[in-house]
Amino acid sequence: MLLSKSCVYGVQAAIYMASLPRNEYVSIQEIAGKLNISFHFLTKVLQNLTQAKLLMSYRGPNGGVALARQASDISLADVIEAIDGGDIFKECLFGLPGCGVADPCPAHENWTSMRSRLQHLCTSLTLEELGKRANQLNVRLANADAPMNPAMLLAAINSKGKPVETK
Amino acid sequence: MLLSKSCVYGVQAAIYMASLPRNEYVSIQEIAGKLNISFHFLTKVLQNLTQAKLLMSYRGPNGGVALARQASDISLADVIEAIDGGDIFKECLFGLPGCGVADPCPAHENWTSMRSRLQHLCTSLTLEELGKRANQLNVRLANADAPMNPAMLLAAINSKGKPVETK
DNA sequence: ATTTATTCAGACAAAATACTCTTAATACAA
DNA sequence: TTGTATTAAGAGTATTTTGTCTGAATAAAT
Repeated sequence: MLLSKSCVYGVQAAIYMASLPRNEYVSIQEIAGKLNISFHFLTKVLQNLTQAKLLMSYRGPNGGVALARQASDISLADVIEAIDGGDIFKECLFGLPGCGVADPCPAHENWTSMRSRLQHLCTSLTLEELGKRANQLNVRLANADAPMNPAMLLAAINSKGKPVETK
Repeated sequence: MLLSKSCVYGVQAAIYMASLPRNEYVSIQEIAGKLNISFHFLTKVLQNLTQAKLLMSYRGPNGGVALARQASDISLADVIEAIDGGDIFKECLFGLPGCGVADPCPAHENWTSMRSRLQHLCTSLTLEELGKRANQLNVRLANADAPMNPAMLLAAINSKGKPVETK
Protein backbone atom coordinates (compact mmCIF):
# COMPACT_ATOMS: atom_id res chain seq x y z
CA MET A 1 0.00 0.00 0.00
CA LEU A 2 1.14 3.51 -0.69
CA LEU A 3 0.35 4.76 2.82
CA SER A 4 1.10 2.94 6.04
CA LYS A 5 -1.86 2.01 8.19
CA SER A 6 -0.79 4.54 10.79
CA CYS A 7 -0.90 7.17 8.10
CA VAL A 8 -4.35 6.14 6.89
CA TYR A 9 -5.66 6.30 10.45
CA GLY A 10 -4.21 9.76 10.89
CA VAL A 11 -5.71 10.97 7.64
CA GLN A 12 -9.10 9.49 8.48
CA ALA A 13 -9.07 11.13 11.89
CA ALA A 14 -8.07 14.47 10.42
CA ILE A 15 -10.85 14.31 7.84
CA TYR A 16 -13.30 13.30 10.53
CA MET A 17 -12.40 16.37 12.57
CA ALA A 18 -12.71 18.54 9.50
CA SER A 19 -16.14 17.08 8.80
CA LEU A 20 -17.57 18.33 12.10
CA PRO A 21 -19.67 21.49 12.01
CA ARG A 22 -17.29 23.34 14.32
CA ASN A 23 -13.65 22.89 15.22
CA GLU A 24 -13.89 21.90 18.87
CA TYR A 25 -11.89 19.48 20.96
CA VAL A 26 -13.02 15.93 20.24
CA SER A 27 -11.87 13.02 22.37
CA ILE A 28 -9.75 10.40 20.68
CA GLN A 29 -12.19 7.87 22.12
CA GLU A 30 -14.92 9.32 19.99
CA ILE A 31 -12.81 9.42 16.85
CA ALA A 32 -11.57 5.89 17.35
CA GLY A 33 -15.11 4.68 17.92
CA LYS A 34 -16.49 6.40 14.86
CA LEU A 35 -13.70 5.17 12.63
CA ASN A 36 -13.39 1.66 14.09
CA ILE A 37 -9.77 2.11 15.03
CA SER A 38 -8.04 0.94 18.18
CA PHE A 39 -8.12 3.82 20.63
CA HIS A 40 -4.62 3.33 21.99
CA PHE A 41 -3.10 3.00 18.57
CA LEU A 42 -4.86 6.06 17.26
CA THR A 43 -3.62 7.96 20.28
CA LYS A 44 -0.06 7.22 19.26
CA VAL A 45 -0.70 8.18 15.67
CA LEU A 46 -2.34 11.47 16.56
CA GLN A 47 0.60 12.39 18.78
CA ASN A 48 2.58 12.69 15.56
CA LEU A 49 0.06 15.18 14.27
CA THR A 50 0.08 17.27 17.44
CA GLN A 51 3.87 17.28 17.47
CA ALA A 52 3.77 18.44 13.85
CA LYS A 53 1.45 21.26 15.01
CA LEU A 54 -1.36 20.11 12.79
CA LEU A 55 -3.47 19.29 15.82
CA MET A 56 -3.72 20.89 19.22
CA SER A 57 -4.55 18.76 22.23
CA TYR A 58 -6.04 19.38 25.61
CA ARG A 59 -6.00 17.04 28.59
CA GLY A 60 -8.63 16.41 31.21
CA PRO A 61 -12.41 16.21 31.08
CA ASN A 62 -13.89 17.60 27.87
CA GLY A 63 -10.41 17.59 26.45
CA GLY A 64 -9.34 16.01 23.21
CA VAL A 65 -7.78 17.07 19.96
CA ALA A 66 -8.72 19.70 17.42
CA LEU A 67 -7.31 21.04 14.19
CA ALA A 68 -4.58 23.56 14.95
CA ARG A 69 -5.20 25.52 11.76
CA GLN A 70 -8.15 26.11 9.52
CA ALA A 71 -9.20 22.99 7.65
CA SER A 72 -8.73 24.93 4.44
CA ASP A 73 -5.12 25.48 5.44
CA ILE A 74 -4.17 21.84 6.03
CA SER A 75 -3.51 19.63 3.06
CA LEU A 76 -3.63 15.89 2.75
CA ALA A 77 0.10 16.07 2.06
CA ASP A 78 0.67 17.83 5.39
CA VAL A 79 -0.91 14.94 7.25
CA ILE A 80 0.82 12.26 5.21
CA GLU A 81 4.23 13.85 5.66
CA ALA A 82 3.72 14.24 9.40
CA ILE A 83 3.20 10.51 9.76
CA ASP A 84 4.94 8.68 6.93
CA GLY A 85 7.54 11.34 6.26
CA GLY A 86 8.09 13.27 3.05
CA ASP A 87 9.93 10.42 1.36
CA ILE A 88 6.81 9.26 -0.45
CA PHE A 89 7.05 12.32 -2.62
CA LYS A 90 10.79 12.01 -3.17
CA GLU A 91 11.56 8.32 -3.30
CA CYS A 92 12.68 6.32 -6.31
CA LEU A 93 10.18 3.71 -7.50
CA PHE A 94 12.77 1.07 -6.67
CA GLY A 95 13.88 2.78 -3.48
CA LEU A 96 17.37 3.42 -4.84
CA PRO A 97 19.16 6.03 -2.75
CA GLY A 98 20.54 8.85 -4.86
CA CYS A 99 18.36 8.07 -7.85
CA GLY A 100 18.13 11.36 -9.78
CA VAL A 101 18.93 12.99 -13.09
CA ALA A 102 22.66 12.41 -12.61
CA ASP A 103 22.35 8.76 -11.66
CA PRO A 104 18.87 7.56 -12.57
CA CYS A 105 17.21 4.17 -12.49
CA PRO A 106 15.63 3.00 -15.73
CA ALA A 107 12.19 4.19 -14.63
CA HIS A 108 13.32 7.53 -13.22
CA GLU A 109 11.75 9.88 -15.76
CA ASN A 110 8.39 8.15 -15.78
CA TRP A 111 8.23 7.85 -12.04
CA THR A 112 9.18 11.42 -11.19
CA SER A 113 6.37 12.68 -13.34
CA MET A 114 3.90 10.33 -11.65
CA ARG A 115 5.23 11.28 -8.26
CA SER A 116 4.88 15.00 -8.82
CA ARG A 117 1.31 14.48 -9.98
CA LEU A 118 0.66 12.61 -6.79
CA GLN A 119 2.29 15.30 -4.73
CA HIS A 120 0.30 17.97 -6.49
CA LEU A 121 -2.89 16.08 -5.80
CA CYS A 122 -2.06 15.66 -2.12
CA THR A 123 -1.01 19.25 -1.57
CA SER A 124 -4.08 20.65 -3.29
CA LEU A 125 -6.57 18.42 -1.48
CA THR A 126 -7.44 20.22 1.75
CA LEU A 127 -9.05 18.82 4.86
CA GLU A 128 -11.87 21.27 4.30
CA GLU A 129 -12.70 19.76 0.94
CA LEU A 130 -12.30 16.20 2.19
CA GLY A 131 -14.38 16.96 5.27
CA LYS A 132 -17.17 18.34 3.13
CA ARG A 133 -17.16 15.25 1.00
CA ALA A 134 -17.18 13.01 4.04
CA ASN A 135 -20.46 14.61 5.03
CA GLN A 136 -22.15 13.71 1.79
CA LEU A 137 -24.58 10.81 1.56
CA ASN A 138 -23.02 7.45 0.72
CA VAL A 139 -19.52 8.70 1.32
CA ARG A 140 -17.69 6.97 4.08
CA LEU A 141 -14.41 7.53 5.84
CA ALA A 142 -13.71 4.11 7.28
CA ASN A 143 -14.72 0.47 7.09
CA ALA A 144 -18.28 -0.44 6.20
CA ASP A 145 -18.99 -1.79 9.66
CA ALA A 146 -18.19 1.54 11.23
CA PRO A 147 -21.11 3.73 12.31
CA MET A 148 -22.82 5.74 9.59
CA ASN A 149 -21.96 9.36 9.02
CA PRO A 150 -24.44 12.11 9.98
CA ALA A 151 -25.83 12.47 6.47
CA MET A 152 -26.51 8.75 6.20
CA LEU A 153 -28.20 8.61 9.57
CA LEU A 154 -30.46 11.51 8.66
CA ALA A 155 -31.38 9.91 5.35
CA ALA A 156 -32.13 6.62 7.05
CA ILE A 157 -34.43 8.34 9.54
CA ASN A 158 -36.26 10.30 6.89
CA SER A 159 -36.82 7.39 4.55
CA LYS A 160 -37.93 4.85 7.12
CA GLY A 161 -39.88 6.88 9.61
CA LYS A 162 -37.75 5.58 12.41
CA PRO A 163 -34.09 4.72 12.65
CA VAL A 164 -32.90 1.16 12.29
CA GLU A 165 -32.18 -0.55 15.57
CA THR A 166 -28.57 -1.38 16.26
CA LYS A 167 -27.52 -4.13 18.66
CA MET B 1 6.87 2.45 -0.29
CA LEU B 2 4.59 1.67 -3.17
CA LEU B 3 6.28 -1.63 -3.97
CA SER B 4 7.43 -4.22 -1.45
CA LYS B 5 11.12 -4.99 -1.37
CA SER B 6 10.45 -8.44 -2.79
CA CYS B 7 8.72 -6.78 -5.68
CA VAL B 8 11.55 -4.35 -6.32
CA TYR B 9 14.04 -7.22 -6.33
CA GLY B 10 11.93 -9.10 -8.82
CA VAL B 11 11.61 -6.08 -11.08
CA GLN B 12 15.33 -5.39 -10.91
CA ALA B 13 16.14 -8.98 -11.78
CA ALA B 14 13.71 -8.96 -14.68
CA ILE B 15 15.17 -5.76 -16.06
CA TYR B 16 18.67 -7.16 -15.63
CA MET B 17 17.75 -10.20 -17.70
CA ALA B 18 16.17 -7.99 -20.32
CA SER B 19 19.34 -5.90 -20.45
CA LEU B 20 21.48 -8.83 -21.56
CA PRO B 21 22.33 -9.09 -25.26
CA ARG B 22 20.61 -12.47 -25.59
CA ASN B 23 17.91 -14.22 -23.61
CA GLU B 24 19.85 -17.15 -22.16
CA TYR B 25 19.63 -18.89 -18.82
CA VAL B 26 21.38 -16.83 -16.18
CA SER B 27 22.08 -18.22 -12.73
CA ILE B 28 20.35 -16.52 -9.84
CA GLN B 29 23.80 -16.34 -8.24
CA GLU B 30 24.93 -14.02 -10.99
CA ILE B 31 21.83 -11.85 -10.81
CA ALA B 32 22.00 -11.60 -7.04
CA GLY B 33 25.67 -10.67 -7.23
CA LYS B 34 25.17 -8.00 -9.85
CA LEU B 35 22.23 -6.47 -8.05
CA ASN B 36 23.58 -6.81 -4.50
CA ILE B 37 20.66 -8.89 -3.33
CA SER B 38 20.71 -11.90 -1.03
CA PHE B 39 20.87 -14.98 -3.24
CA HIS B 40 18.47 -17.10 -1.22
CA PHE B 41 15.93 -14.36 -0.92
CA LEU B 42 16.06 -13.57 -4.60
CA THR B 43 15.57 -17.25 -5.34
CA LYS B 44 12.30 -17.15 -3.47
CA VAL B 45 11.18 -14.01 -5.20
CA LEU B 46 11.98 -15.33 -8.64
CA GLN B 47 10.02 -18.49 -7.95
CA ASN B 48 6.94 -16.27 -8.02
CA LEU B 49 7.90 -15.11 -11.48
CA THR B 50 8.48 -18.60 -12.82
CA GLN B 51 5.19 -19.77 -11.34
CA ALA B 52 3.53 -16.83 -13.05
CA LYS B 53 5.14 -18.04 -16.31
CA LEU B 54 7.08 -14.82 -16.75
CA LEU B 55 10.35 -16.68 -16.30
CA MET B 56 11.39 -20.18 -17.21
CA SER B 57 13.92 -21.98 -15.06
CA TYR B 58 16.33 -24.80 -15.62
CA ARG B 59 18.15 -26.79 -12.95
CA GLY B 60 21.63 -28.22 -12.95
CA PRO B 61 24.94 -26.94 -14.27
CA ASN B 62 24.59 -24.01 -16.65
CA GLY B 63 21.00 -23.74 -15.56
CA GLY B 64 19.30 -20.62 -14.28
CA VAL B 65 16.36 -18.49 -15.21
CA ALA B 66 15.42 -16.70 -18.42
CA LEU B 67 12.54 -14.62 -19.65
CA ALA B 68 9.71 -16.88 -20.73
CA ARG B 69 8.44 -14.41 -23.31
CA GLN B 70 9.99 -11.69 -25.40
CA ALA B 71 11.08 -8.73 -23.30
CA SER B 72 8.83 -6.56 -25.45
CA ASP B 73 5.91 -8.72 -24.39
CA ILE B 74 6.41 -8.42 -20.61
CA SER B 75 5.33 -5.25 -18.89
CA LEU B 76 6.42 -3.79 -15.59
CA ALA B 77 2.86 -4.34 -14.44
CA ASP B 78 3.13 -8.06 -15.21
CA VAL B 79 6.09 -8.38 -12.88
CA ILE B 80 4.58 -6.22 -10.15
CA GLU B 81 1.31 -8.14 -10.18
CA ALA B 82 3.09 -11.48 -10.08
CA ILE B 83 4.79 -10.53 -6.84
CA ASP B 84 2.72 -7.92 -5.01
CA GLY B 85 -0.60 -8.90 -6.54
CA GLY B 86 -2.89 -6.76 -8.64
CA ASP B 87 -4.32 -4.90 -5.66
CA ILE B 88 -1.95 -1.98 -6.15
CA PHE B 89 -3.90 -1.03 -9.22
CA LYS B 90 -7.30 -1.54 -7.61
CA GLU B 91 -6.92 -0.49 -3.99
CA CYS B 92 -8.48 2.51 -2.31
CA LEU B 93 -6.00 5.13 -1.15
CA PHE B 94 -7.15 4.43 2.41
CA GLY B 95 -7.38 0.68 1.86
CA LEU B 96 -11.15 0.68 2.39
CA PRO B 97 -12.67 -2.55 1.11
CA GLY B 98 -15.54 -1.93 -1.28
CA CYS B 99 -14.58 1.68 -1.95
CA GLY B 100 -16.10 2.46 -5.34
CA VAL B 101 -18.57 4.73 -7.10
CA ALA B 102 -21.46 3.36 -5.06
CA ASP B 103 -19.73 3.72 -1.72
CA PRO B 104 -16.67 5.94 -2.14
CA CYS B 105 -14.21 7.41 0.29
CA PRO B 106 -13.73 11.18 0.15
CA ALA B 107 -10.67 10.83 -2.07
CA HIS B 108 -12.10 8.22 -4.39
CA GLU B 109 -12.40 10.25 -7.58
CA ASN B 110 -8.97 11.80 -7.32
CA TRP B 111 -7.30 8.56 -6.45
CA THR B 112 -8.85 6.40 -9.15
CA SER B 113 -7.58 8.78 -11.76
CA MET B 114 -4.07 8.72 -10.28
CA ARG B 115 -4.20 4.96 -10.00
CA SER B 116 -5.20 4.42 -13.60
CA ARG B 117 -2.38 6.69 -14.72
CA LEU B 118 -0.04 4.57 -12.69
CA GLN B 119 -1.46 1.39 -14.12
CA HIS B 120 -1.19 2.75 -17.63
CA LEU B 121 2.42 3.65 -17.02
CA CYS B 122 3.25 0.22 -15.67
CA THR B 123 1.46 -1.70 -18.40
CA SER B 124 3.06 0.34 -21.15
CA LEU B 125 6.60 0.13 -19.78
CA THR B 126 8.08 -3.08 -21.18
CA LEU B 127 11.10 -4.98 -19.98
CA GLU B 128 12.62 -4.39 -23.40
CA GLU B 129 12.47 -0.64 -22.95
CA LEU B 130 13.68 -0.80 -19.35
CA GLY B 131 16.46 -3.18 -20.31
CA LYS B 132 17.66 -0.84 -23.02
CA ARG B 133 17.73 2.03 -20.59
CA ALA B 134 19.61 -0.04 -18.04
CA ASN B 135 22.37 -0.46 -20.59
CA GLN B 136 22.85 3.26 -21.01
CA LEU B 137 25.72 5.07 -19.38
CA ASN B 138 25.06 6.40 -15.89
CA VAL B 139 21.86 4.43 -15.55
CA ARG B 140 21.85 1.91 -12.76
CA LEU B 141 19.53 -0.82 -11.67
CA ALA B 142 20.48 -1.30 -8.07
CA ASN B 143 22.37 0.27 -5.19
CA ALA B 144 25.40 2.41 -5.91
CA ASP B 145 27.77 -0.09 -4.31
CA ALA B 146 26.72 -2.78 -6.74
CA PRO B 147 29.05 -3.51 -9.67
CA MET B 148 28.82 -1.16 -12.63
CA ASN B 149 26.77 -2.04 -15.68
CA PRO B 150 28.52 -2.99 -18.95
CA ALA B 151 28.22 0.47 -20.44
CA MET B 152 29.78 2.11 -17.39
CA LEU B 153 32.66 -0.35 -17.29
CA LEU B 154 33.40 0.23 -20.95
CA ALA B 155 33.34 3.97 -20.52
CA ALA B 156 35.65 3.74 -17.52
CA ILE B 157 38.14 1.68 -19.48
CA ASN B 158 38.06 3.98 -22.49
CA SER B 159 38.43 7.19 -20.56
CA LYS B 160 41.17 6.07 -18.18
CA GLY B 161 43.27 3.74 -20.28
CA LYS B 162 42.91 1.09 -17.62
CA PRO B 163 40.07 0.19 -15.31
CA VAL B 164 39.97 1.51 -11.78
CA GLU B 165 41.12 -0.94 -9.20
CA THR B 166 38.50 -2.16 -6.79
CA LYS B 167 39.37 -3.54 -3.39
C1' DA C 1 -8.78 17.40 48.28
C1' DT C 2 -10.46 13.75 45.71
C1' DT C 3 -12.36 11.81 41.82
C1' DT C 4 -12.80 11.59 36.97
C1' DA C 5 -11.72 12.23 32.10
C1' DT C 6 -8.56 12.93 29.22
C1' DT C 7 -3.74 13.04 26.53
C1' DC C 8 1.26 11.49 26.92
C1' DA C 9 4.92 8.13 27.26
C1' DG C 10 6.71 3.96 27.01
C1' DA C 11 6.84 -1.15 27.70
C1' DC C 12 5.09 -5.12 25.77
C1' DA C 13 2.82 -8.54 22.28
C1' DA C 14 1.34 -10.03 17.75
C1' DA C 15 1.55 -10.03 12.90
C1' DA C 16 3.67 -9.07 8.63
C1' DT C 17 7.69 -8.62 6.01
C1' DA C 18 12.38 -9.48 5.01
C1' DC C 19 16.08 -12.43 5.19
C1' DT C 20 18.92 -17.02 6.16
C1' DC C 21 19.73 -21.70 6.04
C1' DT C 22 19.12 -26.59 5.07
C1' DT C 23 17.55 -30.24 2.36
C1' DA C 24 15.54 -32.14 -1.79
C1' DA C 25 15.07 -32.49 -6.78
C1' DT C 26 17.08 -32.14 -11.24
C1' DA C 27 20.33 -32.31 -14.85
C1' DC C 28 24.88 -32.10 -16.73
C1' DA C 29 29.69 -33.94 -16.84
C1' DA C 30 33.42 -36.82 -15.84
C1' DT D 1 27.35 -43.82 -11.51
C1' DT D 2 29.21 -40.44 -8.88
C1' DG D 3 30.02 -35.71 -8.28
C1' DT D 4 28.69 -31.01 -9.04
C1' DA D 5 25.88 -27.02 -10.12
C1' DT D 6 21.84 -25.40 -10.16
C1' DT D 7 16.58 -24.33 -8.88
C1' DA D 8 12.59 -25.69 -5.53
C1' DA D 9 10.63 -26.03 -1.14
C1' DG D 10 10.17 -25.08 3.28
C1' DA D 11 11.77 -24.33 8.11
C1' DG D 12 13.68 -21.04 10.89
C1' DT D 13 15.34 -16.13 12.35
C1' DA D 14 15.34 -11.02 12.42
C1' DT D 15 13.30 -6.73 11.74
C1' DT D 16 9.53 -3.68 11.11
C1' DT D 17 4.91 -2.56 11.58
C1' DT D 18 0.78 -2.89 13.98
C1' DG D 19 -1.69 -3.23 18.01
C1' DT D 20 -2.38 -3.63 23.41
C1' DC D 21 -1.73 -2.31 27.93
C1' DT D 22 -0.24 0.22 32.05
C1' DG D 23 1.00 4.14 34.45
C1' DA D 24 2.02 9.12 34.60
C1' DA D 25 0.66 13.99 33.76
C1' DT D 26 -2.91 17.32 33.43
C1' DA D 27 -7.06 19.62 34.15
C1' DA D 28 -11.92 19.95 35.21
C1' DA D 29 -15.74 18.91 38.46
C1' DT D 30 -17.41 17.63 42.75
